[in-house]
Amino acid sequence: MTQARQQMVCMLCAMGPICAASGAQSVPGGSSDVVTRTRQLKKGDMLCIAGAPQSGLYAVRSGAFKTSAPMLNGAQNVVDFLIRGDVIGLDCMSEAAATDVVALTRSTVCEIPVSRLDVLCSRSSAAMGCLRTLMSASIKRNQTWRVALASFSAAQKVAMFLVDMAKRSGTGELMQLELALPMRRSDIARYLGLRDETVSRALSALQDDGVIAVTARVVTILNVSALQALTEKAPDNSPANDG
Amino acid sequence: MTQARQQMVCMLCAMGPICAASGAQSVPGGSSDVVTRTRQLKKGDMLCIAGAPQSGLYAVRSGAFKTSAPMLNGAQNVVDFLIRGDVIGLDCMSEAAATDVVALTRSTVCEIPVSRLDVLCSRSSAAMGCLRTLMSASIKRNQTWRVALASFSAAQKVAMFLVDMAKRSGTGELMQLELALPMRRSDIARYLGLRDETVSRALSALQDDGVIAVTARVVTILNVSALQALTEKAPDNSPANDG
DNA sequence: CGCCCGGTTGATACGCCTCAAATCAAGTGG
DNA sequence: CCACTTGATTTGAGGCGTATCAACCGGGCG
Repeated sequence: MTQARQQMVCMLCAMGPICAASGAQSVPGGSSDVVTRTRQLKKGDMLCIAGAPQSGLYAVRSGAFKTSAPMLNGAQNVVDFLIRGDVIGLDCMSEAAATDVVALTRSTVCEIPVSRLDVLCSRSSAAMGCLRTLMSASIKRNQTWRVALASFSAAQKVAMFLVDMAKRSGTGELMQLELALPMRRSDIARYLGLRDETVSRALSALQDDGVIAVTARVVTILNVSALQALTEKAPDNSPANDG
Repeated sequence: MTQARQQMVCMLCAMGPICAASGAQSVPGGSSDVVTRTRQLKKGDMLCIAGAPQSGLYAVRSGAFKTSAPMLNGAQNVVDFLIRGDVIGLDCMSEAAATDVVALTRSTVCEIPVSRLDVLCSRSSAAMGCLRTLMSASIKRNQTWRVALASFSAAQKVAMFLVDMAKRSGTGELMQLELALPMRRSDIARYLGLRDETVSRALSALQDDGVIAVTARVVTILNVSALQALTEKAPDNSPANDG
């Protein structure tokens, strides 16, 4: 990997500012003091196992992961998808891993022990602020999804999923029009609290309406505003209350 | 408020360790360097308004709050309930408030500016770790609820809500058997992504089964294990997958 | 080729929402 | 203390949306 390529990857990473604060240099295979090493994973490899001791974060340099929570009856619920630039493990800092983390494709991650992070944050208020912003944003994102999953219809959930993935795949705004989804339909279904068939039907309906085009796991967004409109429409019309 | 009472309140607060690290003394009306002041709110008062500048956290000393997200069409979705000991604002540190925050009862809060927190965290690694643990726990809690709201049945959601409130009202384990819910049925419904009638029916069903006793807004848990069993049962029987 | 896996499509059942009305709780004024 | 109002909660009857069960399709692979 060239130095230029390396820098570009790190600029897109949520940990970028932290690595930069840590005397970051573009060293192939490890970009700063906070990153102890990088790991390569192939499709299906587990990065974390729920319940196992966990003492660090992972920044996704390439590839994609899904996190799933083993429920008490053995069923697996998909908790989140992590793609390039995302940070894994914010939900279990200084604790045992809360979820299983599985690579959906060949992937590479930067390993960041909490101990290194501690040292850096105590020295650099910028790094501390960055980490806090990262966690704060994660809380907000989780809340947004919680509300959506609780009250949206199946079609709205699927639309929101596509918009979310498209935004995150790009640089924040919805510019990515051709989405290569790394996960199966059943993963999307479990993430959204739906059945495989319902996800499939919702995608087909969006395709019939000319909003998207579906080819296996590649979804092309044809009508951005229509897709976003779906995510902004409320299923009910009840007024606000403040008792 | 006596000094002893004051200390007890702070011991139950999630911010307790942080305030303690900040040369905490039991000063009525403000317990440490990080708390600039306390605020009194009566039922219906707004503590925060979504979109308004927000530069701090609030620790709930007494009373209860609900946070609600104004959706783009004007509808209000209840995002969370905050009770004694909870911290408000973790989702919008150094940002505009993400949600409206309304007092459900007469309440008091400790105001903690981010600037004070910054100073403290840069001096005390214990405080930094405490804040991080707090945010990490919040992320995990949000994830748990997200999964539950996406895949649980109405009865399971209501059961989980009761168990969650009971645990949080007590000291962590489920010991609180008589719950005085500060919110209306419609708030619970919006929080769980259900209709008022469905919540009402679920509560009635639980009462008919002898699991709880309902008297207006007071719920008495008669059969703890039965209630918890509901929250652990999965609505489907699909096997785990790791592709 | 035959098999399995992921994905799509169709018919039916069930759960929750919807609309409507009854019941209950808490004020308010006579 | 009672008639009345207002808001919150409960209960009932019926429709819609999603789950369920089943069949079918296409691609990768032994």
